[in-house]
Amino acid sequence: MNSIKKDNTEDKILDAATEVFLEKGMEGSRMQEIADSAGINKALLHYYFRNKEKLFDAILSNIMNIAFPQIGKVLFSDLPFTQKVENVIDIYIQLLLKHPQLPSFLIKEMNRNGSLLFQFIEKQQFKIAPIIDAIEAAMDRGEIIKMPAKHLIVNVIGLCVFPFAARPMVKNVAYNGDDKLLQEFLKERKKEVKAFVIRAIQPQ
Amino acid sequence: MNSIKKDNTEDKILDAATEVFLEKGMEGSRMQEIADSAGINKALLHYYFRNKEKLFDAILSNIMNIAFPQIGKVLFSDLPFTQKVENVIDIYIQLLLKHPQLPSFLIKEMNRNGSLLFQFIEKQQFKIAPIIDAIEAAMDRGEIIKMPAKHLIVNVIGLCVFPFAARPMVKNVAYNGDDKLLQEFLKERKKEVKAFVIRAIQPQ
DNA sequence: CTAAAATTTAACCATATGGTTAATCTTTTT
DNA sequence: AAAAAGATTAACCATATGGTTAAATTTTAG
Repeated sequence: MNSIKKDNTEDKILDAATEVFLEKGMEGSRMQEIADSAGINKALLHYYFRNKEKLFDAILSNIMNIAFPQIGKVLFSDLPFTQKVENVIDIYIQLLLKHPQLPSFLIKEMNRNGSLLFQFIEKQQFKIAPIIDAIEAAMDRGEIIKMPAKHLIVNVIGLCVFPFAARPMVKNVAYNGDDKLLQEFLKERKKEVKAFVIRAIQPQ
Repeated sequence: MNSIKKDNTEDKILDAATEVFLEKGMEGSRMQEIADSAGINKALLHYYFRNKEKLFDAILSNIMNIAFPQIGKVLFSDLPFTQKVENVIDIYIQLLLKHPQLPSFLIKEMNRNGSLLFQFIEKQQFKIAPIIDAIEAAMDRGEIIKMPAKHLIVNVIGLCVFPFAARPMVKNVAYNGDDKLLQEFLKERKKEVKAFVIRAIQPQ
């Protein structure tokens, strides 16, 4: 092959697997479908990745890198706290507009027995302590109203994530199955969530 | 049998199936496990319910009756709108404390291909239009700030539901796996969500 | 070019799972 | 009591699925 990036079979597998796993989760995905989707034979999957778990494991870091973007950067900048919150919401919802299946995948996976998800989070050494510290500092400075920091975090994430996790419900119940209207709604979330949160945390 | 309520096999099956399906979803549940859990033979399942789908279908109304309680009562009473919102949040989180698996089950199920969930919602004739009308009326009366009613609905439901759907994540990341602390956190949600929402919707 | 290494495939295997059947036991009806 | 209907079970079946193997093909190294 003379192409610089040789048509890497392993990458084709990883891409296909990421897509299938994201949509159907570990249990709902079939090795055959991943093989088909990658345009290869099923046995080749087991040649590159011994088994389904190993493949899923390999994929998971892909997905986690999508799901936990470097929000830290925003959070530990010099901006006023409310500005930071707005930026985090913007970034997060932008990400979810690009990968709408992410929330339902993660919820499915974290509720599955023997999920490897938390081993990954540990590996990534993700800690909330500094985030909580930053929030409490902003409260002490009077930039935002006082409330339990963990509830604030869960509120913001929930407001961003929930409508994507419950997409089919929103689509059906609120928009009679109209996909375009759903899409519009999800795009509006950035503006609406920001306004909602700011109103809820700004001092009187 | 001389007992008034004869030890109904069908009910034993329905109870066991509800429990198993709630925890593992349609795809994750095994007919064998349901049979074992009901203390009967697997073939007896197929005697009472021809197949897995029929059984799941029978169970689903159970679950939907849990999930969509008569919030309408609260919503169309005479109370001030903010009071109604507080009551809805109280009722909903109380319900979720009792059935914490509900959100992840519904999210799993609504994202599954060929889910029967929406046929049920249609059958129940659940409509949001009157809820939206009530919200917009309250806005017009100046009881709460103006914002798109659908976003408000999604916000309130999301704030209630999300931490239950993402329970394992909250437990692990926020509380190092401590179940008692998680439980405390979830109980606090009532108070915190109410305060958060009220601050976000009350006129200045 | 040739041999070894890497890649790819078709065919196969074991197991799990939803589902069926035919026989057995129990209850109800006559 | 006998017959009919209903409930329950063990054994079995077909299929799907994750996984393996051995052979064939292609690529790389000497």
